[in-house]
Amino acid sequence: MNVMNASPRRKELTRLAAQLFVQEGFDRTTVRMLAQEMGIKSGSLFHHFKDKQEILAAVIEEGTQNALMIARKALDECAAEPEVRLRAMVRAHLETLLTDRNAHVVALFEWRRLDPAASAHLSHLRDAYEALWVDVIDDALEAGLIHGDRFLVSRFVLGALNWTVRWYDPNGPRSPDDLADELVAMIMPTSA
Amino acid sequence: MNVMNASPRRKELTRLAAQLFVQEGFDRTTVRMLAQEMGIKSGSLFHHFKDKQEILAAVIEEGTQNALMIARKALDECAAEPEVRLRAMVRAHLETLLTDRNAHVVALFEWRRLDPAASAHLSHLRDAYEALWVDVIDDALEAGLIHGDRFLVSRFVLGALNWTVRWYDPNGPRSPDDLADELVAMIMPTSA
DNA sequence: CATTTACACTAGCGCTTGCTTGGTTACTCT
DNA sequence: AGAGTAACCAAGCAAGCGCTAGTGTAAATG
Repeated sequence: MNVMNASPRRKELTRLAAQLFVQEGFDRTTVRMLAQEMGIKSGSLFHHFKDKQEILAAVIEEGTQNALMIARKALDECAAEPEVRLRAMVRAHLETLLTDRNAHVVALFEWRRLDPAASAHLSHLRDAYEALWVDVIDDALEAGLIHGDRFLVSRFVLGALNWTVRWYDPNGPRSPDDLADELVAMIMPTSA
Repeated sequence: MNVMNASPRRKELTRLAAQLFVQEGFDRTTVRMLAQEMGIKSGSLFHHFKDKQEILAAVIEEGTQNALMIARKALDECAAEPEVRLRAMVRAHLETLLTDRNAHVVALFEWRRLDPAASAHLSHLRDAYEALWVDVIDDALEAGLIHGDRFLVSRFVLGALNWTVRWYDPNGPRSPDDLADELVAMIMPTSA
């Protein structure tokens, strides 16, 4: 069995699994469904993954790693003004969320299905990502761009953003960047 | 079997089911677990509910009915100023969400598990509730309290509110009304 | 008093689940 | 050519699943 390696085959399988997990939910997705989607038999699945849990962990890890990378890159590449950074962070969040959508929907809504070990490991990744947000929000508050309780503001903003996966239509007229601008405008009094 | 009645026993069972559905998720909650929580054997469960699906539908219906009632009452009882109504609606939403929490978490995160018939029936209830929101948001926009795309604004606000069930701690220092005020302040430029 | 109704029980059927076992194929590297 | 390995398959096990059938019993109803 392929322990913890990142073979291209395994990556592709992870992508397919993410799609099925979104479509059906983790619990309703059987190993037989996963195998069929991958074009193999259910027994062969366990050559690539130790068990079903590990597939879930792989999907979530993949998505969270990506989010972290994109957000860091976006922040590195932009100016130091709090407003620019805030907008960049919102854009980066939506970009990841809506392009790598399957993995993120799984991360958001199936996190509880992780066993404690995997959850502990992945929590660090998620914390690292949220730390970026805390920084950006704090700077924006200090600069007077937005106001309010830092904890509540960041929760509200992340909630509004994460919820987009429930209604956003990528074939509709609005781009992810449109959403980002609209949200920033909504919470920034100076935009009037 | 007790078809569609609303006996007090059934109401209590629905409440217990909601709790278990939140704890374990609908799919992982077995009829045997439900029965044990209710103090009966699994076979007896089907005297009260036609099948497992009907329990889910009962939980969601119960929660949505409550939300609709509370919101209507709140709007009826408050003044006509758009700002007052917006604040009242946000408060009502959070109040329902966080007191009748189990039912709403199920409604928000297990809706997809409903079979088409139940989903169609309950969609009307949810649409009635969302219509209240559309009204309030439209009035607030027209009065210049907030600005932006009416569709996006309402989605963002509802997203921020609904996401609270993922982090809000009822034993913490903040009351639901605190959250409501903070959110309204966040999106209303005039509050500075 | 006889009958119905509400609610619970026992027992288990038929099926699906995640996962294992033991073996085969195809390809690479020496 | 021979060894090693990654990828797969057929077959099936043990456990758990939703749900049904048939029965018992105490309270309400005629």
